[in-house]
Order: sequence, then C-alpha cells, then structure tokens
Amino acid sequence: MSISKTYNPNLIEDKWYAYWLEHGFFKSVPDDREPYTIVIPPPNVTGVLHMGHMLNATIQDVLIRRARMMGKNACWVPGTDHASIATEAKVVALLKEKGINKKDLSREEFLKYAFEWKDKYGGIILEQLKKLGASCDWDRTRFTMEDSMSRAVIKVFIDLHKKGWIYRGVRMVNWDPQGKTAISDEEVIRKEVNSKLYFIKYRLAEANINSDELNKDYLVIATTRPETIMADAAICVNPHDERYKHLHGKRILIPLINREITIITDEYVTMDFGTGCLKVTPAHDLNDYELGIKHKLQVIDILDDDGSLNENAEILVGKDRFAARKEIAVLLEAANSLVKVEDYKSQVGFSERTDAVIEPKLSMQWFLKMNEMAVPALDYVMSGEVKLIPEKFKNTYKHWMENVHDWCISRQLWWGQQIPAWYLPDGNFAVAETKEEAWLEILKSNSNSTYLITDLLQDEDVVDTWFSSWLWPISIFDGFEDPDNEDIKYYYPTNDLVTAPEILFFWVARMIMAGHEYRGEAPFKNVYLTGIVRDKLGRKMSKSLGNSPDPLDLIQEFGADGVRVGMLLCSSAGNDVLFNNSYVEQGRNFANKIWNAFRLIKGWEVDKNLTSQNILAINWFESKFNSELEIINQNFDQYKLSEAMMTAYKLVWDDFCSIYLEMIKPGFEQPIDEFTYHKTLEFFDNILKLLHPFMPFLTEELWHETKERKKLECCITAKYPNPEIINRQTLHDTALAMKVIAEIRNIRNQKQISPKEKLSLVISSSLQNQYEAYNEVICKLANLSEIRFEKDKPEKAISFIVGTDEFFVPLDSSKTDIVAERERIEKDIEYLQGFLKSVDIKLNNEKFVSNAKAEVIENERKKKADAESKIQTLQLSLQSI
RNA sequence: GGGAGUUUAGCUCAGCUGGUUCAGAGCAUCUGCCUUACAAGCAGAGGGUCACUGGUUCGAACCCAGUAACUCCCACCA
Repeated sequence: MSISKTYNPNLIEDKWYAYWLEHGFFKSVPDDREPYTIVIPPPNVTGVLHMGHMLNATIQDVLIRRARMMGKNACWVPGTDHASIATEAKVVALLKEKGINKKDLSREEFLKYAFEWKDKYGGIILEQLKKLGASCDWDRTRFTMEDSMSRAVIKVFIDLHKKGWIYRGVRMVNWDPQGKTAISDEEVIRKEVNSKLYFIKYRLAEANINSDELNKDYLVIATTRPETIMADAAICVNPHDERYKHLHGKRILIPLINREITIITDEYVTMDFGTGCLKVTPAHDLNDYELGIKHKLQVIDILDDDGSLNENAEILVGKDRFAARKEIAVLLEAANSLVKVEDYKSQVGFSERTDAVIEPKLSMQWFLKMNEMAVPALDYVMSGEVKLIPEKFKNTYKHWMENVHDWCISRQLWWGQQIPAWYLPDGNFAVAETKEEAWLEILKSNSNSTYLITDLLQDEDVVDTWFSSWLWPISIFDGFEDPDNEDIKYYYPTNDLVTAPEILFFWVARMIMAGHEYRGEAPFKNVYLTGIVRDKLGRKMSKSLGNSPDPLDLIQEFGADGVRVGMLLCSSAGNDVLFNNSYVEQGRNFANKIWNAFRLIKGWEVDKNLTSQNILAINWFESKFNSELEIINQNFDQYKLSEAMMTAYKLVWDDFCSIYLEMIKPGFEQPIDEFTYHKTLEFFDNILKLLHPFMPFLTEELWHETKERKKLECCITAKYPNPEIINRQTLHDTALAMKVIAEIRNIRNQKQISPKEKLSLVISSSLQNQYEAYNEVICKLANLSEIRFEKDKPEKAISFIVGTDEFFVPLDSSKTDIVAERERIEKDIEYLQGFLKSVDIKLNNEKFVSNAKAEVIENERKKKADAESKIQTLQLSLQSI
C-alpha cells in the first residue's frame, strides 16, 4: 500500500483549489434554484490576513459550502474596501520614503500613485483567503472605489441631500491630526490614560502688584491641557460658588501671554472638581464650545491641522501639542504660575485608524441626519426580521439606535469618493453629479449670478469609507445603477452576514438603513457575530504585541482543514475566541484520523464468497449516523457551528472509527465480505459529505479515492446527506453492549490483565435473548474467548452492573480479591439505598405526587423499581461470594 | 456616570419552557498499552459546594432579590 501513513495537506490543497476554480464550482448565476447569498465584509485593501479574517472566512465558507451541497444556488461575493484613511496614510508614508511630499502633488497625481499601490498590493488579502479554501465567486470580486460603486455613492449622496438628510455645517468634530481629517464619533476609541492635572495661576487684571493672595489676586485653574491656555476665552465659575462670588465679571490675565479675559458664571461648572474654576477654550473642547456659544465668547483656534501650535498661540508656535504641553509647564513654572501638578487618569479619544489622539476641532463638514433612518433600522432587528446571533446584541443595538448622532461623512482626504458639491467663490453651492448640473442648479436659485460655470469648484473632501460600505450588499449587485437587474432581484436580500460585533454600528446598522431606504427591505436575514480572536491570556491579537500567529504559517504547518477545524472548535457565536495552537493541532489530528480510517478501509481485501457477519454493526451505524446528522442539522439551524463541528468530530472519531470499524474489522490478513465493504464505503462517503463544509480539501481528496467518480463528480457539489431511518432500539441496545465492553476493559485495566489475554464473560441466562445478538461484537471488542449464559453465578469472578443487570468476568483466584469485591459491592448497595431513599421521600411527598407532571412521577417510580432491582441483584451476589 | 452581559472540571465551553443517576463535552492530566489504519494513536480512570448569600417551590445550575469579580457598549466633567 502506497498511501502515506500521515495526511499531508500541502500535497493536495493547491491542486483541489485550482480544480474547483477551473471548473467553476464557486460561480453563481441566477437560476430557478433557491439562492443562498453571503456578502463578505470587505477587508481593507491595506489589510493582511489575520486571525480575525480566518475565523470570519471559515464560518462563511462552512455556511456557503453546506448550502451549495444542499442544492441551493450558493453565492459568496468577495471584495475589498478602499479604507480611505488607512490607505491614504499608507500611500503618503510610502511616497515620503521615496522623497515625495503629498503637498507637492496634485490630486490626480496622488490618486495615480494610490491606484498603482492598490493594484499592486490590494488583492493580497483575497489571495490569502484562497489558501483557506474560501469558495467565493471570484468573478464577482468588487472594490468599493471602482467606478460603478463610486457612482452609487454619489447617487446616494445627492439623493439624501435632496431629502434634506445630508447637510453642511460648522461643528465641533473629531479631528485626527495624523490623518489630517475629521472622523465620525464611531471612529473615536476612548481609552483611559495616565495624564496630569496642572494647577495654573491666573492673576486678576486689577490685582495689586505687591499682593499675592489666593482668590483675591489670583485664581487657580485645573486643566489637563495647559498648552491650550492661549486659546482661553473666559474663566468660568459656578454662580453659587461662595469662593468666587466677589469675582463675577472681573477681568483676569492668561499667564505667559497676559491676554485679558472675563470671569463668567455658569451652572455647568462643578464646584468640587479641581478648584471650581474652569478655563473656557471654545476652539478645543466640545463643552467649552457650547459654553462659548451660550456666552458669546470669542473662538481662538491655536492649533494647526497637524496638531501643532499656530500663530494665534503667540508662544511655542510650530511646536506639536504634546511637546508644547511639556514646554509650557516649564515656562509656567519659571513664571511662578504653576501651583502644582497632580497625576490624573482621564479618558482620551484615539483615532480608530491612525491611533492618534483626537483633537476636538471646529470645522465645516458634511453630516447625515440619522434619527429618521434609525427608526426602521431598529424595527427590523427588534421585530426579528433581521436576526442577530447571538441575541444579546439586540440590547446594544437598541441602545445605539435610540441614541444616534448625526454622522460626519466628510473626510479631508483624496482617496475616496469626492463629495459632489460645487461652490462659487461667493459661497453659493449646489450638490449635483456633474459641474454642468450643479451650474444649472445654481442658476435656478440665483439667475442673476455674475459668475461663470468655470468659477465652480468641487468640494475637496471625500466621503467616509463607511458611506460606501453601507451600500455594499446592494452595490455589489449594481442595485443602484440598475435597480431591476436580474442579480439584485435574485440575490437580494442576502441570507447571512458574518461579521465582528465591533462594527455592528459602523456597518451593520447602516447597511440595514440603506437597505431599507433603497430596496425597501433589510439586506440580510441573519447576522452572525463572531467574537474577537484573542491569545490564550485573553489579550487581543495585535501586531504590536506580536501575539498573533501568521495564518499562512498555520496553514502551512497544520493544513487549511486543520486550521478551519481548530478555529471552529474554539468559537461559539458571540464569544471571544481564545486561540492557541492546540486547537489547530486537534484539527490536524482529526484530519489525520480520517485519513487513516480511509487507509484501513482501502487496505482490505474483498472476498465475494463471504457472507456478512456485520449486519448488526451496519444497522447500528446507519442509525447512529442519521441521529447525529439530525443533531448537526439542528445545530446549524441555530448557528451553533462549533457544536455541529464537535458532533461530527465525535461521530467520526468515536462512533465510526472506534466502534464501527473495530466491530467490522476483519482479523489479521483476513478478507472482508463484499456487502460490509460496500456499506462501509457508502458510510465513508456520507461522512466525507458531512465533513466537507468544515474540511473541504481532505474530503475532496478522499472522495475521489473511495471509488471511481464520473467526470466532475465532486464532493463540493455532492448532495448533502439527509437523515433517514433511525432505529432507536438498536441505538439503545448497542449503547448497552458498549457499556458492557467498557466495563470489561476497565476490569482488564484495574487487574493489569494484558489486552492480549482472552477473558470470558458470564451473563445470566435470563438475559440471553437481549444479549445473544451482541455475542460476537462483545467478544471482539472486549477480546473474549466466549460468553456463557448461565443460571448460576461463577465461583470466582469480578462482577459489574450495566442497566439493572449483573455481569461476571471469571478470573483465577490470584486476580480476585474476595474482600475487596465484597467491599465494592457493599459500597454500591449503600449508594443505591441512599438513592432509593431520596426517591422514596419524593414519592411519599403528597405535594410532589399532586403537583408534579405525570411523566415525572412515572419516572420516579421507574427509578425506584430499577434501584430496588439492582439492590436485590447485588445482595444476592454478595451472598454467593 | 448609564446600560448590557458573563461567572459550571486545570483550560475552552454545552446545559431548551425548573423534574431521567443531572452535573456534561472536547482538550489537558493520570494509568496501562509500540494490538498488523493512525503514538498526530489505542484502552481505561480521576477531576466540579454549578461565584457567594438569602428567597420562591414538593423539587433550583436553571426562577426572584442582594453581594462580589470580570467583560463589553455608551457618555463632554475640566
């Protein structure tokens, strides 16, 4: 036999993937079958495959492959996301390395570089997914910034503007000084950081030069951001604060620059925080901004777009905000204006994409009103029309949807869809697809404009990446440009979406909104939320920690199937995945187990003249397979993929390999009968089909080895098995027989009897009818020379009980310790009596008998009878020792 | 600060509307095996006061109240 002793995935994976591709097994076109559609959460073009993608893609592929085998028209649409901030940052950095500054490039030149970069590196992640076996319809691969998808974005922008939901305005936005763009609230990640609270002296304008008394000549202000004092517009105290009542309306000097500001009052200020004095900096803090509006304060912006201080600051101009913070502390100290510095923990916002500290910044941006769109989107989920799996995310979803903020959709970048707004030098503007249309719009509202069409300039900004991804399930089927095309009608709404809970709001909620607005129905029926992949210490996997294995290395080492099984084993829906290599090892071992089961079967010689002795085993496994298949199907219905995986795992390893194959395995160098052989191959085929969604490569390989296949008859398109006959009696009886076998093996272990030494078993002749059929099976699996059905118990034997029946393994006196045997039996009796007592108490309890359900009482009666019968058996046995 | 969730064996998790000897699975551990498919294996075994405290009930891992620890989401206290 030439089949290798261990399964070597590397030899076959590429072969089968190429084969599947070549024969178009992943392709889908609308037909009269029921569609089953998944759209991939498009990974960033800048992305490199990480463990999160692996988990996500494995789950999608399992679902899609199973649906395909169940006869549905399975369509998994892949693609990538242009990820404006991340990609632009990457391209800018790359250009910088080449000595090219973005500032020196025109928009067109920059985009040319960016597209070049995208063409070169943008597809890597999809190529990596292929290694995992992802059966996407690659002909449908989309990119969020390709022309047609961009046109959809523009169309939607214009439409929503017409509806009055998109507006332009000056707002305090989250400014990312590294990406040099505004970002949405959702893209800000708050983290607690150790910072310092600086207590700074502000002298009153009218203070006596020779006097230095607290709250008379000066106030102390506590701030975490001393570098912004130059932007102060006022000092604010609580009107009821007795300490400062005499100072209301007085003038006070900003240290270092000695600009005069006023002391104002507002109940917003908490008296017992810090010193109760708040420096109001409208340009650099959202609350201060609002206070500023209320009190009509001047807005002094001292920061440039890159986070460095500008001319308005007067001092430290050009310094970065963090450098300035350190330096100003020194300056204040020198000027005797720094009272003290305390350690302080505060919440600071970081950019999701660049990890830069967010700067609140006042600027003109585009916004999308969300309150109206949120209403139907909330409804879909609350009514269950869109199911979140697991359901616990419904709560978080609800909370968010009921507290939506307007969405800042403009980004000060070039990589993305340019906002279709056109401005005249006087500030008049129109939103339209082209300059010409915009010009007509402007003429409509202002016919006597002195400007020319050539004066129109398009908005420099692009829209948020999510403003294109929220259209993904529609735009990938060209549902905006051609709303009645065959694809969108057939595939939309899709079935399952598999994604991470982190982007439930970023993406999932907004897709539901867009789906409702533009198709009148939600884009998917089920949202399977995976967990976050963590290391075994529970830390999120990240590049900086270096705790993430490279998925491709894992595939190389353990095989794609092993990795897939490993991912599934440790991931239940919604739970974080605590990943470690041992899961993948387990997956690899499982693949090897299947491989070897095949080697065994394939190695048998068939003798056509033999009659089958294995009807019992065959009937049993048939029922077993079907009953487990039923469970697996239920698991899938509930999206319990790891349980489905585990059920299949045990079915194959325990039931098929350890029990069934051992039952039918012919003796050394003995042939097998034809019937058993064919039945076994049939079972094995069914197992391959059942496992294919989990382990596509191995199953496809073996599928072609079990028998001659017709051209293109592949496992990937084989019909998924259906649970058929299940004989519960057979299952029950065999389970009992297996218990008997286990007991005998246990005795062997305890008594240190070699597995090679044959034993015999004595069963009471009253049980002959029940156990005779299992005679051979028990002898084979427990290595017995014989089973005797006798009225009397043997002289020297170890006994055990299965069900309510007692069994004896006769052993010579050296192995039988009568005292120990008695003790063991006595202990059993004692336990049973205790158990009986508790059952009796229940049954004698009038309230139990009158309240409990009939089945429950019936069960208790049975327990009582069983226990009594067992005790009797044991007592008899005790007497005979 | 508000909200949600979690807590079951050494680890990761099942346990549906309270009721079968209900306390489970996989891995890990221990013992014995190089048994002619597989040592990436075979056969067995030992592990748990179901976080804690009370309550409801004939009966609680499951329902209720409180406590503790952890996790996540949301939030502008300088």
